[in-house]
Amino acid sequence: MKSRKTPKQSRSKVTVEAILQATTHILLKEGIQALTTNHVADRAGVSIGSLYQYFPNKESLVAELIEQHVQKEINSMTAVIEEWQGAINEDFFRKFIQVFIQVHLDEIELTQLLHLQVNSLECRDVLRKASLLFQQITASILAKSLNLNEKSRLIQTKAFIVTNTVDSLVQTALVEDASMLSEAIFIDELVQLVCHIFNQSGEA
Amino acid sequence: MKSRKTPKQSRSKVTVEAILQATTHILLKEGIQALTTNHVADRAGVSIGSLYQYFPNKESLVAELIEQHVQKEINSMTAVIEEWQGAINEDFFRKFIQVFIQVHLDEIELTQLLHLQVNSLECRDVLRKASLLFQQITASILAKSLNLNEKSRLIQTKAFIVTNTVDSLVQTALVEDASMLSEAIFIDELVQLVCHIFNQSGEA
Amino acid sequence: MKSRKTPKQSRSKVTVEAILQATTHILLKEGIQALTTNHVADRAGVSIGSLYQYFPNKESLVAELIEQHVQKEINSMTAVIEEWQGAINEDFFRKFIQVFIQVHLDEIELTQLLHLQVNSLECRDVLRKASLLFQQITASILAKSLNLNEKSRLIQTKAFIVTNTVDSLVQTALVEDASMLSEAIFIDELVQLVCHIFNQSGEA
Amino acid sequence: MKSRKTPKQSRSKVTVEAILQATTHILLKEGIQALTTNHVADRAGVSIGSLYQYFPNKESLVAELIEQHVQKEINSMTAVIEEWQGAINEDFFRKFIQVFIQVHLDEIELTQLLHLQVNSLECRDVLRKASLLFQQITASILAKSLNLNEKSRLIQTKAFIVTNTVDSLVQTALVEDASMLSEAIFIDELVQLVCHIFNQSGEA
DNA sequence: AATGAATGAGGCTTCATTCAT
DNA sequence: AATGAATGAAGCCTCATTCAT
Repeated sequence: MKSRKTPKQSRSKVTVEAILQATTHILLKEGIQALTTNHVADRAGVSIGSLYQYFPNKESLVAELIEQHVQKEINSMTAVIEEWQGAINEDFFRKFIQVFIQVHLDEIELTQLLHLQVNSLECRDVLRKASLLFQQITASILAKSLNLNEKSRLIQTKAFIVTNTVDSLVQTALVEDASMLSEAIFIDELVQLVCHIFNQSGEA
Repeated sequence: MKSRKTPKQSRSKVTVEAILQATTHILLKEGIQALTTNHVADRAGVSIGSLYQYFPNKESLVAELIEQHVQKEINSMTAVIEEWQGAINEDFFRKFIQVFIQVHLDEIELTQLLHLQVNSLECRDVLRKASLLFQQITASILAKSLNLNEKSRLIQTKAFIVTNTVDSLVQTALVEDASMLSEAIFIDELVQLVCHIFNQSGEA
Repeated sequence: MKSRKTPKQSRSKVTVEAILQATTHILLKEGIQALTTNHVADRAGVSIGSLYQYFPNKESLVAELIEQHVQKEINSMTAVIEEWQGAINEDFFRKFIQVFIQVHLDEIELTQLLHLQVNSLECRDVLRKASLLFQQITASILAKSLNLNEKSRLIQTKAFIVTNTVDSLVQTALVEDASMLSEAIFIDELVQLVCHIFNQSGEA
Repeated sequence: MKSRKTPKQSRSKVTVEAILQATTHILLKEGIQALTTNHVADRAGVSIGSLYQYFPNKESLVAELIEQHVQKEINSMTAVIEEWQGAINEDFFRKFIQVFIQVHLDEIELTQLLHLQVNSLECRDVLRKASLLFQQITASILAKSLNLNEKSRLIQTKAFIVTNTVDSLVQTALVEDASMLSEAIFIDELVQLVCHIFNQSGEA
C-alpha cells in the first residue's frame, strides 16, 4: 500500500507534488466528501491514469499527507528535545508545549481535517505510531526525572497521560476555539499540568 | 432530519428497535464503512422501506444512536453530582471519574466507534453539545471551589482543560489499552490531575 | 381499471370527494411529481388503505379527474348546440367559441396540467374520446351546412381541422399567454377561421 | 445540465451516438416510462458509468434528442424561407406546409413522443423556443404581407394562430391518423387556412 | 370500513479503478 | 509515461401497493 513507483525523474516528482497539493487543496476547501480520485487528478492537471501510477489507491493519498505531516511534527519535537541543554523543568515543558502548539498552528486546517475526518485504519495507524513514539520519548525523560524504570507501569501511565492530554487538548482547542492556543492562561495551565505530573513521584 | 413517523403501534416500536440494534451491531462488528441502509434493514429483518419510514436517511441512524448514548452519559453524570452530599474534594473527583469511566465501559465498543468514526457534522454537534454541557457544569463547580466568577476566562479555560483531559484520556485509553481504565494507577493519576487543577488558584 | 367500489353511503362519498380534492390540490400546488398515493391520502385526511378501497391505482385518480372535467366540457358544449335556435352562422360560432373558452378558463390551472403533464395512455384515451365526440358533432353540423355527406373525407377532414384548431389554440394560449383568451382580436380571428372553413365548399 | 464531457476521442463519439440511439429506440418501442438510465445503457451496449460521463442525468438524454430534432426543424424551415424567390402567396404557403409536414414525417414516431410525452420544464423550454422562433419569422412575413407593424398585437395574434394551428394540426394528425398528412384534402385545407389568415387585414 | 405498518422492486447516480491506445 | 474512456458494483432512496389488525 505504498506508492507504486518512487518518482526518480524530476517530471515525476512534479506530478506527485501536484497530486498531493491537489489533495490538500480539496481536503481544505471542499471537504473530504469531495475528495475523489478523479477530482484530485483534475485539479492536479494530471490524468487519472497518472495518479494511479504513483498512488495505488485513494487511501494512499491521504496516508502520504499524514505521513509528511507527522514527520514534520516528529522532526520539530525531537529537535526541541535534542537541542535542550538545561534541566527538565518548567522551562523545558513550556518550550516543548509552545513548539508543539506552533507545529499544529502551522498547518492548522489540514491538521484539523486529518484528525477529525480521517477514519481509515491505515491512516489511524500512522497517527498512532507518532503518538507512541512521543509516548516513549516522554517515558524516557520521565524515567530520568523520577529515577524510575522506563518500562514501569507508573512511568508508562504517566507518559500516556501527559502525551495524550497535551495532544488532545491542543487538538480540541484547535477545533473548538483556536484562539485559546495563543493565550497565556491556556499555555500556563498546560505547563502546570505537565509539571505536576512530572514532579509528583506517584505516591501522592 | 428527524424520524418521519413516530411509531404508534407497538409493532413499529419493535421495528425501530430492531433497526437501531442492527445499526449498532454492524457498526461494532463490521465498521462504519459497512453501514449501508440496505445492510441495516437486512440485519434488522426488516424491509428497506420500513427503515425509511422511521429514519429519513442513513445519517439519522447514527444520530439516534449517539443521542441515546449521550443522554445516558448525561444522566449518569448529573446523577453523581446531584446525589453528592459532601465537599468538592478528592473523594468527589474520584467518584466522578469512576462513574465516568464506568459509563464508557458499559458501552465500550460503541463509544469507541462513535468517537472515532463519526464525521457527520450533525453527529459531531450532538457530541459537542454534551461536551459543552459538561464543561459548564464543571465551570460552576470550579467557580465555587476557587471563589471566582464562573464566566471568567480562567475558570472557562480550566473547565475546558479538565473536561477534555478526562474525556480524551478515557477515550484514548478505551481504544489503545482498555485495561488501563481498571487500574488504580491510571485512576489515581487522573484524580491527581483534576485535584491539581481545582486546587491551584491559577497564579501558581 | 375503474373504482373498486362505487360509493353508496354518504360517508364514502365524502371520502372519495376528499381524495379527489386532495389530488387536484396537489396537482395544482405541487405538481405531478408530488402526486404520490400516500401524499394524496395524507392530504385527504384518509388512510392509504381507504384510498385503495375506492381507487384501484394511482392512475385512476387522475383518470377520474379528467373524466369529470371532460364531462363538464361536453355538457357545456352540447348545451350550446342544443339551445341554439338560429342558423349556423358567425354568431353561432362566436357563441360556441366563447363558451368553449369559458369552460377552459373555469378550470384554467387544472386544464393546463391535465393537458401538459398527463401521459398515461388511459388518461389520453379519455381525452381522445371527448375530442372524437366533438369532431363528430362538428361533422354533422358541417354536413348540414355544406350539404354533403357527414362521412365524406372532406367533411371529416374539415371537422378534424376545426375541432383541433380551436382546441389546440385555446390550450396553447392557456399555457403561453392566457390573457389572449379574453382579447377580442384573438376571438375574432378564431371565429373568422371557423367561418372560413365552414363557408368554403372545399373546392377553393 | 449539459454533457459532462465533450468527447475527444472518436471512441467516445461512438458511445454518445449509441446512447442517443438507444434512447430513441426505447422511447419509440417501449415508451417514456421504460426510459431508465440503466435500460438505456444496456441497450446502447455501454456501461451505466459511460452514460453518466456524457449525460449528467436522465433528463439530458431527452433534452439532447429534442435539441437535435428542433435544430433539424429550424434548419429545414429557414431554408425554405431563404430559398423562396417568389411572392408570399398560396404557392409559398403550400411549399412551406409541405416541407413542414415532411420534416415531421421524417421522424414521425420520435416527434410524436417528444410532443406527447415530454413533461420536463427544461425540455418544454427547448420546444417552446423553437415555437417562438417560428412565430417571429411568421410575424415578420405577415407584417410585410399586410403592411403592418411586426410588433402589433394583431400581427402577433395572427402569427400565434397560424403557427400553432399548423403545428398542432400536424402533430395531432400524426398521432391520430398519419395518413391524413399525405392527403391533398388535408393539405389544401391547411393552405386555405393559412392563406385566409394572411389575406384578411384583420377587419374582416 | 378503516387503518397504517410493511413491503421490495427498481430508479438514479457515484466513483474507485482498469486498460487500450 | 501519459491519457482518458470505460467499467460496474454498490449506494441511497421512493413510492405504489398489500394485508394484518
